[in-house]
Amino acid sequence: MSDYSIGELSAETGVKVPTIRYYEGIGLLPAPPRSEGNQRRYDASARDRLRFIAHARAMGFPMPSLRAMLQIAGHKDAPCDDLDALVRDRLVEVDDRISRLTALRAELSGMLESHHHGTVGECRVVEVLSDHEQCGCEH
Amino acid sequence: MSDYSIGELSAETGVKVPTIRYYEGIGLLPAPPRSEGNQRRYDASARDRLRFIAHARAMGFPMPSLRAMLQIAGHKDAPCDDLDALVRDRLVEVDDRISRLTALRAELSGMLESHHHGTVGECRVVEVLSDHEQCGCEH
DNA sequence: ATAGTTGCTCTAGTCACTAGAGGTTCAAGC
DNA sequence: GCTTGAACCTCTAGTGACTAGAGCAACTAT
Repeated sequence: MSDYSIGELSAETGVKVPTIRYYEGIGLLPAPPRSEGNQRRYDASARDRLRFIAHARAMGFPMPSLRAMLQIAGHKDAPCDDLDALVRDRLVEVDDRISRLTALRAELSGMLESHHHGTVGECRVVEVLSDHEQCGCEH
Repeated sequence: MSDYSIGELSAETGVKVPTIRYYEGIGLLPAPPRSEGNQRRYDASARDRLRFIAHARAMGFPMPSLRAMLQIAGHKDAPCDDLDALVRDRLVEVDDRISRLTALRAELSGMLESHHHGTVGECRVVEVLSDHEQCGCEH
């Protein structure tokens, strides 16, 4: 019953077919058994693993952390401090990114407010983009 | 006085030397005049343009918008509504990104809070990553 | 049985750079 | 003027994470 073709697995997980094959190629997914006619047949555990991958990627975990997490997730009886640490790292990154994006947001909306209907020559957008000093934030 | 070698331009703008040449190759920067010995010589306007590019990239503008902005910035007497529109688009993107990252942040910190020192087998991090339904947000 | 979809492998392309090879030119010190 | 070492030149190829296409095989529905 829980036996998927690659297309079904794709539909189930939202990961595109070529991407699934790519993941197999780089060793993120184990090579599944094949049908008589050499087509991939996946089971529920492959589906779960792919969901794990897809979700972690969607959350912005970089590929190396992902590999590490999969490794760790395989050892069901190990303590999960290491997993914890990866999540914590990612959390710090996300916080950082949020604050930088917030500064950027302020910069962009400031640009929009401070110039009303002039010409490009006298446009603050151009100025701000040309001169980093004016934007008052550091990227 | 305002006459730079590629290395000086790089130091001045923070854009790496090969990247400057790359930008020239893809037509983001005009090909500058050369010295007797065929080395690139940049002037202040090239420096400004590169700063514009670097800053816009740092702010996350995609390459196509960048090209459009450079185009527009070239027409000093045109109205800057188009430029405005690009900035506004980017602002919407940034807002969107911030809200998605904020949701992600909540998810990550929820993962950390809800599991204290078990083993990987019973770890919520693994569960949450495996099952998207549990995270209550959509990426 | 046949048509149409889905699957297979393999190669090559994408984007925005980055790295390296192999050679030339410049700037400084003697 | 000469030498040395850094900076420059072009060109090719590599990166990561996919994506697209060619050319062919297998599965599914009628």
